[in-house]
Amino acid sequence: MEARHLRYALALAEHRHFGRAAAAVGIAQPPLSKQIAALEQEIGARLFDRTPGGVFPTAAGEAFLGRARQALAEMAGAALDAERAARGETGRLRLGFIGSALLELLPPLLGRFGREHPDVRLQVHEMSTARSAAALLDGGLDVTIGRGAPRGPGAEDLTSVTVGTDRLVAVVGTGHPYAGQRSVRVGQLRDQQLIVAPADQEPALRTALRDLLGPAASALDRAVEARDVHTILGLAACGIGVGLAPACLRVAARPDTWICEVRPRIDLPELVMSFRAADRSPVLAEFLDTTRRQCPGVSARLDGRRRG
Amino acid sequence: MEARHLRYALALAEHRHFGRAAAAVGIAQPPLSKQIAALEQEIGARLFDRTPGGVFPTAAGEAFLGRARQALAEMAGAALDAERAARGETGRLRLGFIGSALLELLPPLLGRFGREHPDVRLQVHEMSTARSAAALLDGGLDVTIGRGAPRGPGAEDLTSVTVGTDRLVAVVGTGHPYAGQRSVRVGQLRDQQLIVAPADQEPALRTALRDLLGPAASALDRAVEARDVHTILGLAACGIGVGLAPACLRVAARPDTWICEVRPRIDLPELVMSFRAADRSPVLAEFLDTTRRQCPGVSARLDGRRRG
DNA sequence: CGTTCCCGATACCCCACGGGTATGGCGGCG
DNA sequence: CGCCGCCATACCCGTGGGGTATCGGGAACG
Repeated sequence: MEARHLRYALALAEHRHFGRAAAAVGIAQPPLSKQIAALEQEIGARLFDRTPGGVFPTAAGEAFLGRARQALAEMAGAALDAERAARGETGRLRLGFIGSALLELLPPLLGRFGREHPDVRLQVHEMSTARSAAALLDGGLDVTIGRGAPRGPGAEDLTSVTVGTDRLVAVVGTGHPYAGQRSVRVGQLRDQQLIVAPADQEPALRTALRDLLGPAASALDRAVEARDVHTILGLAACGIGVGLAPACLRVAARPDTWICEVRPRIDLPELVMSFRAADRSPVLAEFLDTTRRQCPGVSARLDGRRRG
Repeated sequence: MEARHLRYALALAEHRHFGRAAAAVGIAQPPLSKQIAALEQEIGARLFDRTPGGVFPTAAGEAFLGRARQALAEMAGAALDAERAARGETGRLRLGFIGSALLELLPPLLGRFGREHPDVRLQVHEMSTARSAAALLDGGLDVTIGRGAPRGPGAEDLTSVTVGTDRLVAVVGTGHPYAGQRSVRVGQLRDQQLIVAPADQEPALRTALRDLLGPAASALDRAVEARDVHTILGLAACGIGVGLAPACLRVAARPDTWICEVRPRIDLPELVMSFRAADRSPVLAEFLDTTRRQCPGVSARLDGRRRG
């Protein structure tokens, strides 16, 4: 049985007339008679009563036609769904990101993507750069936002683009001696209790800090580790010490904290978006496209990618 | 798009290999490649990724395959439903019957039919012979059981067969003078208050009574009319008068009533099953078949009917 | 680094079948 | 009784689905 038989039977049921039904499906009447006869032969039951008053479905015909309509609708739907999936209008995008991306980058980006792709299921997971890179490689995520491009085994299968840069700032509680200062010098950090992201979770950040803090780097060895910027802010507010974080945490500033620039200026590892280089998912392509339009300057580095 | 494309795509998704999928659907590998390519062309999207490691569905392919499975299942279901409907295994049977048929005829007949055709929706309506005949003619019923074959306009389009015969009995309350008598003579009914079915609802019954009661027929003109045997029984129990009903009402006898044979014996119009002669519904055919097997003696009169 | 193997795509051929035209059979209606 | 409308049958044709042979390319060996 072929879809053609269903289309013909439905047309016949609708027009109750072989000639008009044939015209409706764009063939002549004799072929329609043959096809209907073949269908009835295959089913093993008469589907239509040919009476002088017209052609009417039998009980078997009624039963058949109902499901035939469903079947054709499913076929049309299958094609439609495939098209939409191919255009990236439907599907799933699993995004892993570090918490600080929620401060400036993600709100406009995810908002725009969600508006432009309402039928894509967005699955977002806040996690460290290290964990998101691992999840990306084992297929658990489709795209990640972390600090610094992923390193280590498998990293060559990933493509990464910079989606943001940030300088380092220091955050202290309002009771801290540095509170009220516009800036603090790197050297002043040497004897402070530092609060930073965990070394194993944000390796690029830690490496950069160690390189850039100079003589103050030794303070990192006795630093308190906090998994996200809000915890760093909270601990700093407690007066425990000096938090080191990207400047974008200003948007999450609390009244019981004070934020100082660090002199000389220290540029942190870039905020990086990564995905599997071999991933031809249209949803991913759409997401990258939205990213390109949302983040000026990313365009050039993404344009080399072939669109699926 | 044809069903063939769906079958091929599903086979390819299952085997992840053009050669084996082609073998599975019984064709050679090159035609399968062509058909898949044509399908992808029509959809406008690549459905499968041909990698050295095997053939895998793309996101669009996954979306397509899910619905394709549904579509093929619907098609198979359509054929199956049609077959079952053609065999009379599914469908609907609307039966109109007079209340007295529930006493002896219908319990075993409907029980058997229900067991043998569990997926047929039985819609039963107790109604008078006159109303059921009208409903049969205007298509509101498929088969009726009444007393006496339908008469009047349209009756020639109906086929009727006798499915039971009954004699007349008289029913009285236990306080009535006749209570305790084995039988009552027709002549004794002349001066009694009779309780009978309405003349307009059971015309054959009334005509027969008028013909057969002889000199007692005049009592019919002042008879109390009751729509069903239970009402006749109840009114008789009240001592209002003498109920006249088919002998089968014995199975519904109440302790406060007494039933007398009528002498000489009066045979009532036969219990008749009717249906539209042009009705080729398989469910009806099955019902008639069950009736034939359930009611010995009906066979001969039904055997002339061509089965749908 | 060449050889071999495997797999999908391409090229080309054929015939089965879907669809066309012409016509027959038949019931309804004027 | 003859005409007409409608579906079935008969017969022909062209397309396209499916066949075989072969190519191209990537992976896995020695």
